[in-house]
Amino acid sequence: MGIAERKEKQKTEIRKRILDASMKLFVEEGFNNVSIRRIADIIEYSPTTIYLYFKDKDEIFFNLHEIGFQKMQEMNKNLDDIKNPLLRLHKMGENYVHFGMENPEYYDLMFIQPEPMQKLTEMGCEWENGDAALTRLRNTVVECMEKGYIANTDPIVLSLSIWSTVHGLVSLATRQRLDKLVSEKDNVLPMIMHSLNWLINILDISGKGTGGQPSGE
Amino acid sequence: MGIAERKEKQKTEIRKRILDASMKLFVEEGFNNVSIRRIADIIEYSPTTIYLYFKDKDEIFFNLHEIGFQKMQEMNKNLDDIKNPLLRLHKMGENYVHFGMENPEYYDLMFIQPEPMQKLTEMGCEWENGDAALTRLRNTVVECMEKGYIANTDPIVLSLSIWSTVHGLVSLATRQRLDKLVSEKDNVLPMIMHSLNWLINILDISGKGTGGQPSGE
DNA sequence: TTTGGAATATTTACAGTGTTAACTAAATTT
DNA sequence: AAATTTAGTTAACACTGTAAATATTCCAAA
Repeated sequence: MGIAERKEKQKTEIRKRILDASMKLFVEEGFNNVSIRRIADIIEYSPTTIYLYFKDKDEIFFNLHEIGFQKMQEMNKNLDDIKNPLLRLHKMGENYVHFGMENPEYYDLMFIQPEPMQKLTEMGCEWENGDAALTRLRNTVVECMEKGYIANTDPIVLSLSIWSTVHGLVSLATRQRLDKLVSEKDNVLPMIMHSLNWLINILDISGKGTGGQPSGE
Repeated sequence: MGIAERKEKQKTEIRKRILDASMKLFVEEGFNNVSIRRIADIIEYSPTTIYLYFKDKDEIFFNLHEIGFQKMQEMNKNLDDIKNPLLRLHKMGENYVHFGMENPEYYDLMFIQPEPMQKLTEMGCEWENGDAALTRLRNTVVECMEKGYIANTDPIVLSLSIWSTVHGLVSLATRQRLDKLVSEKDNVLPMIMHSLNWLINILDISGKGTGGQPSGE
């Protein structure tokens, strides 16, 4: 069966080359300049060959969106050894913002572009990646409540609020909505971080900023 | 000079027809299905005629983005007779969310699509519409602080935080990121409103929800 | 070793896209 | 009436995603 195995390897190898080429184009020339023909140029196949590996263009974007979530989760490994859940929540926010600002293309596919969600509907699937990410956020929020770091409220609502705030910050920034409002371009990221700090501070029941002792104990 | 005037009228009349047709296509068939040729079909001119009235496609989108801001401001007229600035802030948030959810296409052009901002950079202009909107938000925030409804912090940072939260909510919803997470589709808007309520409540220094008496007086 | 069939890849084609250049016809000015 | 500006059209270029038909390569069985 070594031969079927090798074929399988080759197949996934080419799929990977297609995804790499797509991402390269996406990063270097923007969403609208990723074309099947240019992907084909890069991997040195004819354009239609791509359709042997992906049903259509949107399926390529869906796969890139999944890779984005993998990358994000890798980045979040630094959360494991933060015992204080409020500090961990803060770091989660920082990671999220940094990921979005440093990988605007992946971020786009994960949270802005409609294509990956369309594909999901088409396949009749749940959004597992988003679901898992939101669950991790909610778990942290719940832990914060249980340990008395933040006030008790509906964890779902609070998770959505937190997510919305950081998503709002990142997406306004990457879609150039802050450039023309914040005085200097260099000040956008610091500004966002101030906003994130505000969020964590207002959540912090101790009112002492992150790292403060839990109030109920 | 009546003749030059009539000509001017005709010119703006055709511009308006182009914008109307573009918006119609955008609303009914989505951003990617707005094509110069189909706009031309609707207004019953040849495709290239459109270039006599707009430099390129992006300029059309830029104009629609401006119309969106006009519509939003009209909607905000109901704020004028709210004296309590915190209640007004709450209503501003509600207006913003409703506007975005009911006019997702205008919202897209105003706060998500890159095209209008590109045009702005190209023209070397400021983002007057965004600037004005953010200023109105900041003024309300400042008034809330002055009258002791909310805690004193940097009004710029707080304005950005508030805007990010509501923008995050609306854009996650309109880009289908909440559909697959919130149990039923009908529950998305109520969920968003809960989140908005959470925001106003956490801002409210009295801790009594909107409408509570100002604490410092 | 040759043959047959499956897997893989390419060529061709269709129907669409934004935009430019060249051209025509009507309106206005001289 | 002639010249000139304005408004609009046709034709063309260089792209796009993708389906169908065709060609090539590969591997197993005869």
